[in-house]
Amino acid sequence: MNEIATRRRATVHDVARTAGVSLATVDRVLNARAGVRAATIERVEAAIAELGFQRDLSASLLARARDLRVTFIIPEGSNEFMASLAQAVANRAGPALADRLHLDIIRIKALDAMALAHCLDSLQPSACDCAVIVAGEDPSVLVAVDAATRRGILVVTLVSDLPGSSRRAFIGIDNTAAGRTSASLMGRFCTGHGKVGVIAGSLHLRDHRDRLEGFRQVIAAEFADIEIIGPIEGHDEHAETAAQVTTLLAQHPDLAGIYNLGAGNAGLVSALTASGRAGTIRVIAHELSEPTRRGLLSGVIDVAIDQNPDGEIRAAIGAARALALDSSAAAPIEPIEIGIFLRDNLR
Amino acid sequence: MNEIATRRRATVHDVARTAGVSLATVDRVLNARAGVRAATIERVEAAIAELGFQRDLSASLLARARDLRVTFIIPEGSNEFMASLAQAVANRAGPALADRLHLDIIRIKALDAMALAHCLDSLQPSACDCAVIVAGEDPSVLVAVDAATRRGILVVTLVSDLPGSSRRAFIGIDNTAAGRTSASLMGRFCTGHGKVGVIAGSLHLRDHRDRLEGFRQVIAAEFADIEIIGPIEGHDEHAETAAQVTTLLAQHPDLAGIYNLGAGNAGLVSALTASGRAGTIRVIAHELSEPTRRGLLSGVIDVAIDQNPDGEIRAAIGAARALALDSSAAAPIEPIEIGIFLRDNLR
DNA sequence: TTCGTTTTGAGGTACGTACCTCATGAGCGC
DNA sequence: GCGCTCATGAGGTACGTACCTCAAAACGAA
Repeated sequence: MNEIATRRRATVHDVARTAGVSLATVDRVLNARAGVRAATIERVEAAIAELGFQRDLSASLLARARDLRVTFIIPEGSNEFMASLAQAVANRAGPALADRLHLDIIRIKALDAMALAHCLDSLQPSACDCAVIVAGEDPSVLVAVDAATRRGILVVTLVSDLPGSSRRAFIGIDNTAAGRTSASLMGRFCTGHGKVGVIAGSLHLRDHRDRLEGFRQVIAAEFADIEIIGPIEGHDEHAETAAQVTTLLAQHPDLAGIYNLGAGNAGLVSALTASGRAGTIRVIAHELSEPTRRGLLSGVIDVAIDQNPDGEIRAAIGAARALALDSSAAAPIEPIEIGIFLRDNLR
Repeated sequence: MNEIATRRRATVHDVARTAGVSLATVDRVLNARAGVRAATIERVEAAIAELGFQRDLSASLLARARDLRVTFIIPEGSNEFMASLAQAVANRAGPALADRLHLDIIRIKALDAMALAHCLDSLQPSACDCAVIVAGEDPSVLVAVDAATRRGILVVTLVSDLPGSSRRAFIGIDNTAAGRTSASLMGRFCTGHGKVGVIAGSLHLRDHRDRLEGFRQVIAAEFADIEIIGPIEGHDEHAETAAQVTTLLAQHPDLAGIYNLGAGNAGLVSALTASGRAGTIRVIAHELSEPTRRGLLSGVIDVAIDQNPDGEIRAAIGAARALALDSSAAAPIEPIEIGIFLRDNLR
C-alpha cells in the first residue's frame, strides 16, 4: 500500500506563525497588496515554501466577493471550428458556475485585428479577470494585449499564439507537428504512387504556414518518391476550394492523395464526389466538423487531423482559473494533443 | 456580445424560503439524512428545481470536516501502462490536495481477482469515499464491488469495465473501435500487399478480445485482399513476444504488416530489429510506453494506439468528485479518446 | 384524551481565505 | 526631541454549506 499524502494541510495561520508575522501580513503577501517590506515578503515566502503551503481553492473562491469572470473572444463566421469552440464554452458555462466561474463569450468579426483590439480595450477589470483570445499576429492586437495586462486583465491565447506579448498562457496544438503527422500518414498511404496535392486556406495564416512546413519537411526527408503539387489557396471557402480541387483533379489524372490543411472541406468533398474519383485518392483534412465527418463516413476523406475544441476550452478555463487565483504562478501546461480520426474512431 | 449567466446563484436559504421549510430541513434533504416526510422532500426538491439551485462546490468542500478520499487500486508488475496510470495519479495528488481531494494508490498483483476483492473488502468508508479499480471480469470482484457500494463506498471502473455491477461510472476507451481503427490504418498501409500478422497478449482478456474483433471486422469488410495470420498469443511478455515474432517472420517472408494488440512491445521491437526487416514491415502497436516510443523514433513501429493515462486519471478524479459530492447524480461522461501516435506527433 | 414517536424549526459553530478598519510600531529627516 | 510616513498587528465580518443540539410542533396509536 502506497500512501501518498499526509497530514493536515498548512493554512495561512501556520504560515504566519512560522514566518513570525501576523495573519494580515501573510494575507498582504499572498494577495500582492502593498505595504510590506521586501525582507518581510521574503520571510513569508520562505515559510510558504517550508510548509509547502497551498492556498485552499475552495476557501479562496468562497471568500471572494465575486466569481471569477473569464471572457472568451472568438471569431464568428462560417468557420465550423470556431463555432465548436464557442459551443464548448457554452457547454461549460453551467457546470463552471458551481465552481464560481462566470464565463462570457464575445463573437467578433473573423480575421479582423482591429475588432479584436477594440474588444480587448473595452474589457473592464471589474467585469473580467481573464480574457481568452484567438489572436491573429497583428501589432494592434499585441498592443491591446499588453494594455489589458497592465489594467490587470490576464490574457490567454487560444489556438493561435501571440509570442512576444504579455499573454500569460497559450493553449493550442503544435501545427508543425500536425503537418508532419499528415505527411507521415500520407507517405505511408501513397508509397510508390507519386503525386500529392496540397491545399491551404491562406499562407498569411500562421497555423497554415506551420502545417505546410511540417508536411514538406517529412515528405522531403522520408518520402522522396512523392511529388507535392501546390499549395493551392482555397481561402477557407467552400466554393473556391471546390473549384480548385476540380481543376487539380483534371490536371493530374494520376493524383494519389490530397492534403487540405485549411478549411473549406465541404467544397473538397463535393468536388471529389463529383469527379467520381472519391475513394481512389487518399485524403487528409483538418478539423472534425460536419463536412469532414460526412467525408469520413462516406469514405471520401481518409483521415481528419483535429484539435479537440472541448479539450482546448477545458485547458483554457483551467489556466484562467489557476492564473486568476495566483497571478504570479506559471500557467499550468496541459498539452493539447493532435487528434487523428478515421471513420472507425470518430467521437 | 453574448452574456451567458446571469444573476446571483440561489443558495440553500433561497431554497428554504421557496419551499416554505427551515434551513435544517433543506439540509436534511440535500444530504440525504433521515427524518423528513416524503411530501416535504418533494416540496424541497420542487424548490430546488424551480430555482435551479446548485450546491456551491467551494463552500461544500470547505464545510466538510474531511477531504474527499479517493483510492486507486492499480495492478503492479511489468506492464508499463499500469505504471503510467499510477504515475498519473501520483502527479495529480499534489494539485488535487488544493481542491480538498486526497488521493491514495494501492498496487496489487496483476490479474489476481481475489487480491482485488480482498483489497476492496478492506476499504473502510471512513477512510475512502470512492474506489477506482482496474477490474477483471470475475464474480468475486463483482461481489466485492457491490459490497463496497453497500458500505457507502462509490466504485468507479477504469480501463476495463464491470457491467452488471453497482459501479457508478466507467472511464476507458472503446477497444473495439481501437481495433477497427488499427485495421483501417493497416489496410491503407498494405493495400495489395497481402499478409498481416496479429499478436495478442491473451484472448482471456476482454480488451484484447474486443480489439481483435474490431480489427477483423474492418479487414473483412474493407480490405478483402489482406490475409490475417494469427492471432498469436505473447502473454504480454517481452521474451515470449520476441520469440513468437521471430517465428512469424521466418514463416512468412512476405509479411507486410504486424498488429500487436497486447503488450510485450520491447520483444516485438527487438525481434524485428534482429530480423533486419524493420522498416519494410508496417507495425501498429498499443500504448505509448518506453518500448513503443523507442520503436516509433527508430522507425520500427509506424503507429501506436494509445489511451491517454493522464486523461483517464483526470476523468476518473472528476467522476469521483462529482459522485462523492452528489451521490445521486449520474457520473459525468467525459469520453476518453483513442490516441493515434506517429513519430511526428509524439507527446 | 394522553403518551410516544417522528418531523420540523431555530440557532449555533466550523471550515480557510479575503478584505476591512483601526491602532501601534518602527524608522526617517529635521 | 519633533512630526511624519510606512510597516505591521489585532481583530473583526463575510462567503455558503455541513453538521450539531435542543426545543417545539405535528402526528399516530392507545
